[in-house]
Amino acid sequence: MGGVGWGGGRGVAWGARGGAGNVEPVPSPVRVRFAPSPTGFLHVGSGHSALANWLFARHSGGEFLLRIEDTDAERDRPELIENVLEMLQWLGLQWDNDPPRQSQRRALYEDAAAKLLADGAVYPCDCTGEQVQARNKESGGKPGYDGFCRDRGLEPGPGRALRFRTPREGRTGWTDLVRGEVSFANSDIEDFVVVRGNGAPMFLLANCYDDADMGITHVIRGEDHVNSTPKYLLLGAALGLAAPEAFAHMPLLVNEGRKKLSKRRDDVSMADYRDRGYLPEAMVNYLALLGWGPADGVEVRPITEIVEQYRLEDVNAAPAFFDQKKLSFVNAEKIRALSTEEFIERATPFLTRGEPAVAALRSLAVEVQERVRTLVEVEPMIEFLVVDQPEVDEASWTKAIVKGKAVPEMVAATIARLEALGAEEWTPAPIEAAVRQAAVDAGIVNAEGEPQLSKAQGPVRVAISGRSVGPPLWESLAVLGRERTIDRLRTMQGQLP
RNA sequence: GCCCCCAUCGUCCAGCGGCCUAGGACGCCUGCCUUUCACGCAGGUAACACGGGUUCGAAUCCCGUUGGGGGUGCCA
Repeated sequence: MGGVGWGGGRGVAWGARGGAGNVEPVPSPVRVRFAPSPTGFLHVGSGHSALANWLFARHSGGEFLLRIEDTDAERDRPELIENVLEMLQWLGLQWDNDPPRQSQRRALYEDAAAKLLADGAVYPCDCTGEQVQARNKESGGKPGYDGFCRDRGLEPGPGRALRFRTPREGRTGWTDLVRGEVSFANSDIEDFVVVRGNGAPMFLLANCYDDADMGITHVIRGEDHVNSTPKYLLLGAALGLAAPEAFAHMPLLVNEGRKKLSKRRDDVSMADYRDRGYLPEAMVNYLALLGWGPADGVEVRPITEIVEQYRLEDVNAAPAFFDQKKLSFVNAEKIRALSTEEFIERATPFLTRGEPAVAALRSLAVEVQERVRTLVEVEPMIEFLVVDQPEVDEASWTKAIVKGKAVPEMVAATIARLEALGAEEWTPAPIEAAVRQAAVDAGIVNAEGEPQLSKAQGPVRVAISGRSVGPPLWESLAVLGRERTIDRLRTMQGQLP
């Protein structure tokens, strides 16, 4: 396999590079990198790749480095770098370096390009895309560069790109931790552009150069990079750089249509998930489960255990569907695993109604905590405690009032029974007893004369909260208070059909 | 078109030649618990794409077919 002859980097520390005759191989610690380009907000797919790098590094006691690949001045939005870093931080994927920016290392790439030119590894090309396309169409419609300028002996200059002189024979391959041995026939690889006509170095050059410069031992990235890997390898060899020990091309995350997740169609913004009340530990745990599973089958678990168990060799190569339903499940599990105090703390940023809402949550935290799947679901559950009069939603009204049994009787009886309670009796147990009595008063009973609470409580719940579902009723009434409860029941009484 | 990769329940993962009448998780359905909802508990639903080999024996190995994905930029 492989006709590249570029395996010198295997197991060799990068510190040894450059020194003449310095061939003492030193076992290399693992060094991986996540190299986002700031052309968009961090999305779940990049998060998946970043996580794989981080897990691999932490598992093996190596380093997780960051590098900003901002070589495309046209598309880069520098302000997005902050978003990417913020999201990684949010996810808890702490990096171990001060991330270099490729836009500030251009001179290095230019030197490398000059060396390639001097060696004849690249050649100037002045073909436009249209010209190449036209020639391809004429000669049979094969896409890709046809090598037109390969032997024209053009001098480098403005407007002339530098193309890599790809070998016509042999194969280029590598060991992929996820996919096994992968290789491409060199003849299938076109003479790709290394430096643009405007002199700007391209992704492959900067990427390959920096990986070597940073001493990256394992390149872990998405499957969409598989095809560019032989180019990376060929380029690196031409530059005399040592190759990474191995690559790992992670499965792509796909949507219901089994297409690569896209910013346009799919919910992919990491920040959006955060803002919709997903916990970072849930996101990380779920992302780890895409393409991989722990040997013992325990899916929802602390990140430390995932770090222990995670192995790239166990990662599946097939694309994985990003299932929001399962993400929600994991999120709910993580929420329930929180201490009550922590739950309150982490839900607080999602409360838009200020201190009263926080106080309301505090009073019903235990009940709310086991009922929400995301943090944004918290406020609707306690909102009735902070508004003057709850808004009744259509579905609840229909369910509890329109279709309810003996509603007017129940409301009236509840008011009467509740009013009979003394102020010191306004606690869950006496309230329950009172409502039970009210149900009996209203005739909402079963064959044995027992109150049918599931039916009886509907109107009461809607009256005080506007909704037919919510935290347990007795506790809710207790927190709402005697006055407000009776007041809302009276209001409802006036609105009954 | 060409190149590369992939192929077990709807979804995610387990299975790496016999322990598989294929296991777990999500989802969905049923029941129990129960003051709604949720939790919890007990069940159920549902898959080895197809065809050839190899082998005493294949979900597991090989080949082909089909299907899916990715790439095919002077983007990264």
